[in-house]
Amino acid sequence: MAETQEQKRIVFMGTPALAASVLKKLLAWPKGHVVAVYTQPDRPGRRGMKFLPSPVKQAALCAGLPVCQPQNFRDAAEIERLRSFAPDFIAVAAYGVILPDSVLATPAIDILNVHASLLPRYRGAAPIQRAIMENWDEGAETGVSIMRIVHELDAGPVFASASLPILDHTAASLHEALGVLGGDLLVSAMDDILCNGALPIPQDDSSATYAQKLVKADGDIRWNRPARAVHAHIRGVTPWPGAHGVFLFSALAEPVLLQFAPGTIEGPCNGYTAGTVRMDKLGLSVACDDNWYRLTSVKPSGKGMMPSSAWANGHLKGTSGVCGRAEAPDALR
RNA sequence: CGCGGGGUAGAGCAGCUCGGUAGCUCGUCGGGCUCAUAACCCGGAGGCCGCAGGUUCAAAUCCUGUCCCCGCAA
Repeated sequence: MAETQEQKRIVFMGTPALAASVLKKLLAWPKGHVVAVYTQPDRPGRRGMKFLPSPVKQAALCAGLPVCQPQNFRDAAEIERLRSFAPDFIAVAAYGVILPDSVLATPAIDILNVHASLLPRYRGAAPIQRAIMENWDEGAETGVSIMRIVHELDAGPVFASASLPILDHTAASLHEALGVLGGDLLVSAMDDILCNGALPIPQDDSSATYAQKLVKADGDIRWNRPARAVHAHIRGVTPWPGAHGVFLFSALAEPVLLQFAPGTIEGPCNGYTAGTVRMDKLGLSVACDDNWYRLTSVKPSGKGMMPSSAWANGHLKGTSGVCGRAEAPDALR
């Protein structure tokens, strides 16, 4: 290692996989070194419940960095500890903990956030998912922005942003892609600040939109919309909370709740009302407003994902053609 | 010891309450029909019923223990 005294001191804060990708880019940045990593506390719970350390914690431990996991920053001692790291930069990516003004004032140079949207659109908790769900036109894009953290949520001025076509991404795959892109963008933004004294551009608050956190009911799929919209909705809630539908098969007495993975759009479903379910050699298809939507794989509760033809073979026993209806599950809740 | 669901031919399921011949749909293999087929007809192969112990004349089924998978929190 060359002159460490010329390297800027960085405190990193983040939690999920996207943040871990950003952290890895940061570790490779020659002009700075990460002196501490903050991440959310490990989830409590025993055997059945998840309690794995966050992806960021795993990456940090792997790199031999000190890890802090405070519940919040309300305690003055917690602020003191942060100050003791004497950060030049604080870099934040999907940390999930509210940062009070005292934290924002801590770094010598700046406090930056990697946000997974093209700000000012999709401020808030679920920018990736909402961007996929709501933008189902051809050529839709989303992206990632580097901004200064200010008191108001996700409203700080923007240093840089980069866009990415949404294509056929699910929330999971786009999350991964944006993590890599966001890491590169963060590093180049920090270069710009150090070398060129780059200044951020204020957001246009009037065109801001907010991405509400997803809840279970966001996974309820309604079929009376164009197949492209249905497909986008399903991809946006995959893998969590997962796309769900209630199926009423004429061969079965009880309604069935199935989760399903993104499928494929087939030909027009002229004459069939939205929600009609059809069975053929390849499995199940549901009529949307315009086209048939093929469910390639489904997941009954208590089981894993399986081809929809497999599930149908076990439960519908060789029926074919129109065999039932699909509805949104909210009626059951 | 947080709660619940599940492990039965290659895949998906039934059978378990009330022990007594291993069943269904699909796939696969062979044969037939057909101009042809993912269609239809006939036939075959393929199972330590998760693992270990117990009860019994007899266990997929009842009892005990154990391993693995899936939900429940976000």
